[in-house]
Amino acid sequence: MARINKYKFPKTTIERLSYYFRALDELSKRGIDTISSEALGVKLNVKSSQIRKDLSYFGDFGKRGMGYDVKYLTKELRYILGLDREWPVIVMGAGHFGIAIAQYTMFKKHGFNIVALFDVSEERVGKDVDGIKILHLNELEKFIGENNVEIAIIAVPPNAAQDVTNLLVDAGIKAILNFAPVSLKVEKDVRVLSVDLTTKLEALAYYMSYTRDKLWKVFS
Amino acid sequence: MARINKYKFPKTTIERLSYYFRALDELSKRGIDTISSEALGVKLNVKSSQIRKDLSYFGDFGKRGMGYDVKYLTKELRYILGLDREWPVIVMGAGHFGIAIAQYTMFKKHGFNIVALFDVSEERVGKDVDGIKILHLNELEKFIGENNVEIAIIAVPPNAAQDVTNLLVDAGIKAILNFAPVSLKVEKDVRVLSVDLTTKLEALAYYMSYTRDKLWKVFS
DNA sequence: TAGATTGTTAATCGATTAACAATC
DNA sequence: TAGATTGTTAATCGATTAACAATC
Repeated sequence: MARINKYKFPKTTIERLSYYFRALDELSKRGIDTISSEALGVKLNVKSSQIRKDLSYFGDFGKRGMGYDVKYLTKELRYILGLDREWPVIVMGAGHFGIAIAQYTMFKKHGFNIVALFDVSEERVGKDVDGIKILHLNELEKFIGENNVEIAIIAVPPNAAQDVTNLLVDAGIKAILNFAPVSLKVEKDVRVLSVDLTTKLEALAYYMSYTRDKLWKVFS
Repeated sequence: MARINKYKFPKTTIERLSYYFRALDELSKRGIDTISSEALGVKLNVKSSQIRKDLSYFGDFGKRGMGYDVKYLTKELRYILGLDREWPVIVMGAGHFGIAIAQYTMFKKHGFNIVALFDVSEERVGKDVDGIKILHLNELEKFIGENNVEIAIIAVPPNAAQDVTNLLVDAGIKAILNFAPVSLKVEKDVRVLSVDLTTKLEALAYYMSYTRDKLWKVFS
């Protein structure tokens, strides 16, 4: 059983659990019912001790000598990750990126339902994307209240991102996935994860420059 | 001057340099010509010693007692990050996501030019997105060779990602930004950075579950 | 029982931060 | 010169990995 009240763990653990969950879910569908940390590690390119340690923060899920029951561990991970329910999610900004996110099928598959997009452009407001309405920003607070939305995705231009964030926080949003290339300031109990696409490309460009000029040792 | 042949540094340093660069570039445009690591740190929410350490891997850019010359440091960082040139980039997959990426204006602004999209769907091939052509996958090798493309972005469905990766590697691509939620295997000298959007949302869902049930200590 | 594999401890590795001598 | 701020060293903190006793 998932254990209560265990102590701190690395920030990277949760994202790995998400990987484990996906792999196990797939194994489960393929009819495989037991797997060792060693075998799972080979499949995912992760050390077996890493897997065992990550799991150990949440409970004892395996059987010594036997490995892990795939169905059981999948169920426990689903619970731990909060995927045993559906999450309504809103997208701020109905530009190309916001629309692509609204249409991203993987999200729905994992229980994240995009329930509305928000924008301020006359042109966009009122339209819909695969049945998801584009609403005006001034309907935000009402919508969040009525639909119990706790998670928002920000896909607006950088200069609007902080303002939109403030509106979200005031309206009661608890978690934000931010795609705008700015570092957002929020109250203590709101969680923000930022994904900066340009920075990722720049890291690759750095690597290419390195290859080009043989100047620096790099990346581990 | 940017220093030659310094030793290993944390994997996180390059992404931070990218942040510093962006902030400095902006300061430079605002006409500010000197800044201390302390002031920059406050602005970016980073410790001043972190900034000085990150920079120290590449050279001595500051003046004791004075801080850093904004224009000069910007120029050096641009060089270090390989942003003193333009990079042709291709996008694999012309679905919603691939198209959104092709239209993402931030990329061009930082010197990354999307020069083509690739797909296999009859329906998509031949069309264009803001003047960027959608080509058939069988033109990949020829295109890469003729246009000296070294960076590719993967925006295809998960089950196609590894195959596409293999084609890219065979065609001579050196760096890949991967949006498919799978862990890609590549030859040693090809650099892959993966961004898994679902995993990010799942990390947020975990946090919300924690809030909901008060079960676990979390996130530092 | 013998073999396999867990969960956990301890060792290692890596990254951040504080502190300060060097120096503009 | 006196004050400010760098670049760097050393201390701290955090994450990964190896090793192994516990046990199925």
